[in-house]
Amino acid sequence: MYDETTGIGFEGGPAGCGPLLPGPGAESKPLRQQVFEHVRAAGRAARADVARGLGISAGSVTTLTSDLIAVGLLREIEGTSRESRESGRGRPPVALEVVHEGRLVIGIKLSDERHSAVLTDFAGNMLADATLPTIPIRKTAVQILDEMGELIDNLMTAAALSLSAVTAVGLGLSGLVDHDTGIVPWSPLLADRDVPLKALFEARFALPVHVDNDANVLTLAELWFGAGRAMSDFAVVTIEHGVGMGLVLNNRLFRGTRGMGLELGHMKVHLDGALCRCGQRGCLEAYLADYALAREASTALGRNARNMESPQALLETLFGEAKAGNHAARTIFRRAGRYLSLGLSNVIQLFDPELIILSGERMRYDYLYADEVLAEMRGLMLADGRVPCKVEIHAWGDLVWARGATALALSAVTDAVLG
Amino acid sequence: MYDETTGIGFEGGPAGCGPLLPGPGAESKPLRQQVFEHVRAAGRAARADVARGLGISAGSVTTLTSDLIAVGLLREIEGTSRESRESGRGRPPVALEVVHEGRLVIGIKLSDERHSAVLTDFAGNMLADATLPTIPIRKTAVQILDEMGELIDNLMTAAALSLSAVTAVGLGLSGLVDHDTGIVPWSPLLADRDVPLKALFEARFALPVHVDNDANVLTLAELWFGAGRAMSDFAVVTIEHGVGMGLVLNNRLFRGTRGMGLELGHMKVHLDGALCRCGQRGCLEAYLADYALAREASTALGRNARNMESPQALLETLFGEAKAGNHAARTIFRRAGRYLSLGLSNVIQLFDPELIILSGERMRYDYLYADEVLAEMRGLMLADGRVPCKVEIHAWGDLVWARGATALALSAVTDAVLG
DNA sequence: TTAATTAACTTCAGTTGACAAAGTAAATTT
DNA sequence: AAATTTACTTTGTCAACTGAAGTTAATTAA
Repeated sequence: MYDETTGIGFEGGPAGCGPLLPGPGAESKPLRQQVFEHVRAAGRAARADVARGLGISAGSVTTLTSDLIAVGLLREIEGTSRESRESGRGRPPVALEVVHEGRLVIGIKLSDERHSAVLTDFAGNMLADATLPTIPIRKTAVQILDEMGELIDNLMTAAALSLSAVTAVGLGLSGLVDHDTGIVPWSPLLADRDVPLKALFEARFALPVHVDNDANVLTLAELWFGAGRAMSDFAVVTIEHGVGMGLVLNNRLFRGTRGMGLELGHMKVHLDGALCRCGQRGCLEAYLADYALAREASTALGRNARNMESPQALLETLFGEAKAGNHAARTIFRRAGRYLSLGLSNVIQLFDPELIILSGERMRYDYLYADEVLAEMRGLMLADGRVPCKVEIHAWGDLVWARGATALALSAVTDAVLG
Repeated sequence: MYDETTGIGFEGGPAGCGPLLPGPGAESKPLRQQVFEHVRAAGRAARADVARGLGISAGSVTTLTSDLIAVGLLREIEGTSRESRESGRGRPPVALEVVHEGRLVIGIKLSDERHSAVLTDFAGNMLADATLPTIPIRKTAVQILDEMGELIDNLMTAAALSLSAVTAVGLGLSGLVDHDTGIVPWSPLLADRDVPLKALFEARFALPVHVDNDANVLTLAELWFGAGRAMSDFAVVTIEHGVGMGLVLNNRLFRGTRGMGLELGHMKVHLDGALCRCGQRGCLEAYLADYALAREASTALGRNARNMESPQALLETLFGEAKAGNHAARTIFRRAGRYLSLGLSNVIQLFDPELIILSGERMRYDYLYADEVLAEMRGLMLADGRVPCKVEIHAWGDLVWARGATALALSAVTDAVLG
C-alpha cells in the first residue's frame, strides 16, 4: 500500500519509524582518555579540578589518575601548593600534567614556495621548527618526498634529536585530500593524480602519517591551540592561492561524507562569471585568489602579458598602487572585498557558526579585510534579531598550519595510546 | 610571551592544548532507550534481532526488554513464529513491537493557504489527518491560535478521540523559528515579531508543544519516515513561497549555533542581483521562489500590473505558456532552473552530503527539476574522482510536513519517557 | 600553641550495567 | 526419536563508577 497523499509507503506490515542507526557507535571516549585530555587541555590541573570539570566523582579521578600515572602518561608537579588558588584554605591541590617527553610528533605543511615543519612534544609544546624554500612548480610524489626528507632532517637537526624519537607525523597540503585513505586525488603541488601519499610516506620514513587538506589542518590549529578552543561551532576561512574553509561542528572537525574538504573556493557566486583555474565559471576563488587579482593587475598596471614578473611581486606592486590612489588598482581590491563579504555571508547563512576566523598571510591586504568588508558582510545577512556572528582575523604564518598538522598526529597518537 | 611567528601565545605557564570541552556531555542515549528505538525503527523485531542490530549480548536484551514490557512500552506479538524467516530452523523468534496506544501525538504544519495536521500513535502510525483552508494574509498570534484550535478540533473529530488523549504536539511553520525557546522572531504568516508561540500554545491548549522551522520539520519527515532513514548525512531543499533547507549530520537534525534554520533562500548568488522580499539583492530566493517567477510572469504574459490575478494562478498560466512554446515564459523557467543548479551545487560543495532531497509541491514545474537541471548541477561541481551526490525528488503534499512535525513531538516524548 | 575549619585526596563498600557461559525452549532436519 | 539449530533466559562475574567515611595538609581563629 502506498499512500498518495503522504507519499510515504508501508511495505507490508509495520515499517517502523525513526532514523535507522548503523550501530551502537561508541560516541564518547573512555573516561580514562577524557581525564587525560582534560589535563592536557588545561595544561595542568589538580584532581579536584578534573572531577569538577568532567562532573565525575573524586574517587573515580583518583583511580583513573593513579593508573595514568602508573603507565607514565601523567605525573604530579611538585610545589604547586600555593599557586593557582585565591583563598588558600584547605589542603592545597596537587597539580597534574602530561608527561610530555618521549612521544614526539611532527607537523608538516606543504606549500608551493616553502614547506614548514614543527616538532612538538605530547603536551603540544613546540620544540623546534624548520622551513624549506622550494620552487613553485608541480612535482612528482618522489620529489615531494625528497623535499620532506630534507625538511625533516633540518627539523631534527634543529632539535638535536633523532627521527627515531618521533611517534607520528601530521601532514597538510592544499588540494583534494582523502583523510581516511591518505590518497590525494588532486593537488596543485603534485604533477600526478591519485597519489597514495600516506602509503608512500610510511614506506619511506617508517612512521605513521595522517594526511589532510590544508584548510582542515589550519582549522585544527585553531581548535587545538587558538581561538576555537572554547568554541563548539566555528568556521575558518583562508585566502591564499585558493580559498579554503574548515568547519568545526560540535567540537569536532567536520569532513563531508566523502571525507574531502569543503570547497568554499568553488562555491559559485555568479552564474557564468569569471573563469576559475578549475575550469568553471563564477567560483568565489576566481574573484579572490591571488591569480585572480594578478590577472587583473596586469591590465590595471599596463604591463605586457609577456612580462614574467612573479604573481607575488605583481600583487605587491598592485597593492602599492592602490594605496597610492590608482583607481583601477583600487577597484580590483574593492571588488575582491565585496565578493569576500558575499562568500562570508553565505557561510554564515548556511552554517550559523559562533565565530568565523579569517586566516592566512594574505590578510595583510587590508583592502580585503577592512571594516568596510565586514560591515558589508553583515549587511548581506538576514537582518533579524539574532546576535551577529563574531569575526576574527589572524594574519599568522605558515608555522601555524604546521602546528595544526601536529594536532592531527597528536589526536591519533592519543587515541592509539588511550583507546 | 607571545610568539610572533606562530601567532599563538602562552599566557604564563603551560596553556595546554586541544579542544576545551564543556562537560562530559552524555552523547549517547541509554541502552534501554536504544533498544526501544531500535524496535520502533524496525516496526517489529525479535530480541535476537535487537541484540545483533545493536551489537549487545542477548542477556542484556532480555533484561532490558522485560523491563520495557513491564512498564508497558513494548509487548510481544503472538503467532509471529513462521513469518519473517527464510530457513525455519531453530526456535522461532518472538517479535516485539511498541505499545502504540495511549501516547498519541499531533503534528501541525502551518501554511499561508492551508494548515494541516496529523495524529499518530507512539509507533508513528497515522491515525487521522485534517486540513483547514485559510486566507493568505498575515495574522496575529491569537488568530493563528484560533485557527489551530479549529484544526485540532477537526482532527480529533476525525479520529473520534478526545484531545486529552494527546501527549504532545509538534509544530512547523516558515520563517525564523527558535526551536529551543519556542519564540518566532519573524514569520511570513505572522503580523507580529518575536511571538512566543510555544508559551502561547501551551497556555491555550495545556499541551507541551515543540516548534520548529518548516524546512527542519520536512527534513525530520525524511529522517523518520522517508528516504533519509538509512542515511547519516543528507540535505533537504524545498521550494515553496521561499527556498528552505534542512540538514542532517551524523543522523541528527543540524540547527546552527543560534538554533535557527539554515537560510538557503538568502544565500547570495549574484552581487547586486535581483531584489528579494527580504530587502536584499541577489538572494537565491529572488530567482526561484514563486513571487520571483510571478513578477517576471506579468512581463512575459503582457499582463497589466493592476491585474489582481493570484500569484498561484499566474504561475499556472506561465507554466502552460512555457509548455506551449512561449519563448519568454520558457526563459523564466530556464533561468530559475539554472539558479537552482547553482544553489544545489553550492550546497554539495559546502556540505558534501550523501544525498540531496528536493521536496515540495512546486516539484511539478518540471522545468525546475528536469534532468537538464541536475546535469547542470553536476557540471557546476568540481570534477574530481569522487562519487557524485545522489539526488531524489519528492513531490509530496502538506501532510508529509505535518508528519515531520509529529517526529518532533515523538522524539521529545520518547526522551521524556525513557531518558 | 592549639583547636577548628576548609579543601584535596584516598579508601572502600555498594550499585549498576554490561557480558559470557551455561541452561532451557521450540522449532526443523535427519 | 534423536540431532540440530536458533531463540531466549538464568546466573555468576567483572568492571566502572558512586557515595560516604576517613585521611592529609594547609589556613584561620581562639
